[in-house]
Amino acid sequence: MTVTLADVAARAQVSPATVSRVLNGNYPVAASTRDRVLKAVDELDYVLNGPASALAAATSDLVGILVNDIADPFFGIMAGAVQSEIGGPGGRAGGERLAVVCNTGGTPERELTYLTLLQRQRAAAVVLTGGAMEDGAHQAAVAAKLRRLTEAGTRVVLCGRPPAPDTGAIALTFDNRGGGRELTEHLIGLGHRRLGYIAGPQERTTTRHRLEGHRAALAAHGIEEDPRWTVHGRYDRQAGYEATLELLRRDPTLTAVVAANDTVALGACAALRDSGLRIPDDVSVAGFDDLPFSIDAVPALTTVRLPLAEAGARAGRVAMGREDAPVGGIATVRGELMVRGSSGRPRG
Amino acid sequence: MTVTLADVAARAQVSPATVSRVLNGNYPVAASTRDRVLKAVDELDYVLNGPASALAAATSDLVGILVNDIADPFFGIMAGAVQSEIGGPGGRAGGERLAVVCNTGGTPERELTYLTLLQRQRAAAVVLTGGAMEDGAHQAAVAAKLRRLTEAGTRVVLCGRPPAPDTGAIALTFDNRGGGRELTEHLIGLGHRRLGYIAGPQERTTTRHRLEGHRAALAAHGIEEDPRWTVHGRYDRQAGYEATLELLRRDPTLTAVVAANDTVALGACAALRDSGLRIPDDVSVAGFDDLPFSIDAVPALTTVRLPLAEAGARAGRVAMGREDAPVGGIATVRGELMVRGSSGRPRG
DNA sequence: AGCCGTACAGCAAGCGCTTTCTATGTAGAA
DNA sequence: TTCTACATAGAAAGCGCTTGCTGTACGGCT
Repeated sequence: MTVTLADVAARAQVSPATVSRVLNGNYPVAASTRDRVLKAVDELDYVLNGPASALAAATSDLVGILVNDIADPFFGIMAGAVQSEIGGPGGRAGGERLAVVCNTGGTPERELTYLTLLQRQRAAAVVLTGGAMEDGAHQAAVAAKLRRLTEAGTRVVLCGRPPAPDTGAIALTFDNRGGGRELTEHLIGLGHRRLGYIAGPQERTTTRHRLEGHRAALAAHGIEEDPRWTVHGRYDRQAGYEATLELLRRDPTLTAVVAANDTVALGACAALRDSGLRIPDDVSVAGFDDLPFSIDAVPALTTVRLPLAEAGARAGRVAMGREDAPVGGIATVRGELMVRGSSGRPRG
Repeated sequence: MTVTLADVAARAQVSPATVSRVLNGNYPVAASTRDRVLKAVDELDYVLNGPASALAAATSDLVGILVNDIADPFFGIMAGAVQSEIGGPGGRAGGERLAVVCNTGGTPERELTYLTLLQRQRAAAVVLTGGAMEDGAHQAAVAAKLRRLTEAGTRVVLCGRPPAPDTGAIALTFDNRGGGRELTEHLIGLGHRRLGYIAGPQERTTTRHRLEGHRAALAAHGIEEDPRWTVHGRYDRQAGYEATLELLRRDPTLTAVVAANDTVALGACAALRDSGLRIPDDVSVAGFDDLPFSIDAVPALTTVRLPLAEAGARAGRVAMGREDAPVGGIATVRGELMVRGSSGRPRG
């Protein structure tokens, strides 16, 4: 069958304990012995049995990264950054860690399932990215799970997600509210008074915070919002397309459309174009996130840049204990307004 | 400390063996006993110890998905599809599997590292996506690793990657060559004779195959290729931008630019625009993959659609043993030419 | 010469689970 | 009633590794 530690030990003429110590490098071993062991390992093509090792040592080298939608670059960029900080030779000598990303699809059940699976694997750390669902029962269940994880010694980091109080989780939160507000204020500053808003799915913190920022800006400038100006939809292109048509139907006099994110904004642009409207001459468009493709839209998208890669990298380092957690366990990551061609003065 | 099987057994007044059997559901247990056990599990918030279980049963519920760049939707879409077929209640009753995606960053070392890590975890299956590096030594090393994995009972599936002979791996290969040829033939059919080509990184099967298809098309139509017409670069926007400028510098009379993929094509479009050239009036542009954003480019990108989600889903099912492997262990997945606004007749 | 400290190496006891084999109780068959 | 068969439950032997503790040998010290 497969080669075991004992086989290597036999071949190197040492005890299994010695082989283990050579492999882990955490105990003095004479150079000559080490060489003999490594030679045997090599010759037998020995690969450590992960489960056995994890069981005996009561630790694991698994690190989980939860994302809502792996096909969305928003998450891909963060996940990649987290992983790059974790994969390499990190904390302990030769401590290769298996950084794995899990796709929840944005559903509460899958999120909980993955959390349990990671708990079952005794993961060394878990990073949760992106907004959280706001379903009360689910939130409580996740919080309980996170607490259980941190209690068991798993480091939990939230990246781009609101803090989870009393769970021991460290949060790097995006300032979605502030970004949303800044964006809408930019539009208002250009002279817009009738602004459509394409919000993300209901019951999501990201959706709510961005919308709140938008409304705060309107309120601050004495603009009364028409309830018809807000439409909810998924975070994808098609939703943006359809929502824009709906918005146009409800109020053809809108001069700007603010989208929940860049992908949605792209759909909005397409709908506007297909409706014979020019951007930004007839209608201005704004997105959120500043994903790589946003600058290639024509005209280039006005949006709020979120430092996804930086935040992900930092989350990764914190998860590995390579960087101190922010004071209070909470840090707010701000976005930066990127004014580009898709926004301009309203017509007339 | 943490709750163990024995704790549950004690509370339910049964033996650990019985608890294990209830949890695995693979042995008859009286209904009343089962209820008692389940109740105890619930009350104690017991979570199975994955490593211990994997060790004792000599199996694992881990499935690995290797991708070159997780921030690239090309891989994200495939990975998501694979995962969706794996995550759910799959093969065995209650058989929750942990589908994890590993980001190799396109480097041979990380690919090998992850493969070893997965081997160490005794993964149930491994799916490798995207093109392979063509470094000889590395290829041999990967092949050896794959063989070792399949021999150990791990199912190995290649998705969008050329077959690996004699490794026991099942391959769902993209017809990059055919797609590349069809695309260039479309351009030739429009009247183009001077075509620039922005190839991907050297030493990658995807890069090579697409380029070969392109050249085959040229050859078939008696067009002699100027070596200056080909530039290599990374699979990202910036590389496309720079390569296009380089191409224009080398030969300003080019009437079309074929890019290695859509992302690169977007960069090409930007470079063309910044150079004051219109698409497709002055220069036609073509991409590859048909990623979601490609239809939103202005003008919309002519490209070859690869059924990423379908291929990924199929790979997932094959990996789970839920679908039979193709005959011979190799299936070719074809692309479909999508003619859109970015390609037109050459000027003059 | 006698002692002690140091540097290695091995023994053996688990880690928490699965699973084979065995034991027990009960129901139906003879 | 006695025997056999079946349905459950338990005992216990590992799965392959880690690690605390126990040697053993050797060099330097007094």
